Amino acid sequence: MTEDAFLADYDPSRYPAVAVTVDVVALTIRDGVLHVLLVERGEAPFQGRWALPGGFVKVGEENLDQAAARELAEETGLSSPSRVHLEQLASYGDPGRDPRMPIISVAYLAFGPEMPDPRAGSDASDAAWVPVASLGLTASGAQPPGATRRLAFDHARILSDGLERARGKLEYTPLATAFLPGTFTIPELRAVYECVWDEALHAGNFHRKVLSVPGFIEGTGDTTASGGRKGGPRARLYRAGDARLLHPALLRPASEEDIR
Amino acid sequence: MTEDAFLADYDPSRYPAVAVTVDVVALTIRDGVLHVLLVERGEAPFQGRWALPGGFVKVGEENLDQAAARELAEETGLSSPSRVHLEQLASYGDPGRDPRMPIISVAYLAFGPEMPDPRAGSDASDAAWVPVASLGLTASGAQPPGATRRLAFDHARILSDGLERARGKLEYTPLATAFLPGTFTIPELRAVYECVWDEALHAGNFHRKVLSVPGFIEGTGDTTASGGRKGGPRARLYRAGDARLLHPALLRPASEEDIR
DNA sequence: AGAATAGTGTCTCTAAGACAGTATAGA
DNA sequence: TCTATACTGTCTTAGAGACACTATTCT
Repeated sequence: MTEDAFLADYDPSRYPAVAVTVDVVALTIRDGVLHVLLVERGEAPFQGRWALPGGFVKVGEENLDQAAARELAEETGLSSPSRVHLEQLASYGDPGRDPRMPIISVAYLAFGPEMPDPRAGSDASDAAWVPVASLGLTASGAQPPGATRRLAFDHARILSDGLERARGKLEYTPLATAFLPGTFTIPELRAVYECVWDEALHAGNFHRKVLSVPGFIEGTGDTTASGGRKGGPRARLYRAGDARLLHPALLRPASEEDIR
Repeated sequence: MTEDAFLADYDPSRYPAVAVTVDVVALTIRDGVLHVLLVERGEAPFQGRWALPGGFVKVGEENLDQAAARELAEETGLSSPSRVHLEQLASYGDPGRDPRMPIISVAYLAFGPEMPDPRAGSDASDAAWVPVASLGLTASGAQPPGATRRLAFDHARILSDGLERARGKLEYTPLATAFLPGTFTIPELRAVYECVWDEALHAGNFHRKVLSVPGFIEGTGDTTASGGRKGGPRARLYRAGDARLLHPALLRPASEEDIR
């Protein structure tokens, strides 16, 4: 049988089919605090609980990246080709993760500069940027039962994986700049690292270090119009450089527990 | 509407469905050369071309990890709970990647010690460990038209992504030991790094470095029964330690092209 | 004036890499 | 005996972190 004949004869219904969704872990920084975009579910299952924005992939029409970009744009109201970084995170397919039917979810991770408040989509009664710390996530991706906003499905686990990926990405890629506008100061860049890593960094050493990494940032020649809120000189302005990887990397101090 | 009522009323056919497969990039080292497990396709499409082992997920019965372990076991004939490392790689869902119908493929990456020759599965006319270098993959995941074994679907891209992931994993995790039997020598461990990274390493410095990383390897007190093939003293034997991450990491020398 | 901050200088310590050297095995 | 190899010693250099210090801005 030729391949053409085979295709003409083909019956897709012979194969098991599943619904596939994309879910987006969209992170941004507001007022120096890491936030994630969540939607409040207006329908069962998990009605009234909060979930990652997402939806069904338009099979045959779009690829996974496009589906994720579409979902993110629908929730944030942002036009897609903005300065947002979007990358695939992982896929989740445990039986029973959705009580309705088997669903495979391809999760994406997005970083963006401070964005406007989202508008609620069709299937969400509300949508908001929520401080990640307010969700009380544990390292294993669990969420205590008493949390004010409890996440639906296995989204606490997905968010936890996304946060861990984000922390790692800041070490060896210049993606911290994706959280900032087109020009920024080194103290602003340091604030990104501090709130994603949740660790205080030494200002002087950080300053010297980011300048020493080739292609990380490049100066614009300008400075901020005024000093900081509590005083201090005007800071020089920088934009993102052309490096795709940081070398040497900015490693966060590893604790003994992380290693074993 | 209560959640129970909703579920009773639910009609899954309202949602778009896709077939979901798992494909496994299984790597091992034979005679000092990195090999990947491939199957020759016995059916259209891509009949006679080589592909990564994989198959449809048994929806509702197994999760993605279990599906990948099952497919790998079916192809290699190995019982699952062996010393093989298996982790999710990424998902691929471009429209048209399978000419029959839309298919989302969740790719997995496996490392294992030298394994027996595979047996052909039901839908494969042949299966074999193939030297990765013989496929002529380019960095972008393309394959030259004149290659002796041309890969089906987008499997050249998936394999390329898997190789890049493997190279990175050796830097900051102790997974190089997954390519070796339960006890091994430091020169054997070095050979793993050299053939995955495709770079010669300095024997003396490598030796000192792996011993200095806490929890990477631990001595057994024994040595090999005889020296090397071309002479030299007996090497001490080690087993994998309890570290999950290497700190400090074993970084491969970064070239300027990788960074920009 | 006082406090906070941007940015630089300097010192110490760790770790990577280059290289040399010794001991032990096979041919 | 000759060669290859396991393993160790030593030197140099890069880079991370601690600390100090100056200059600039806000209150």
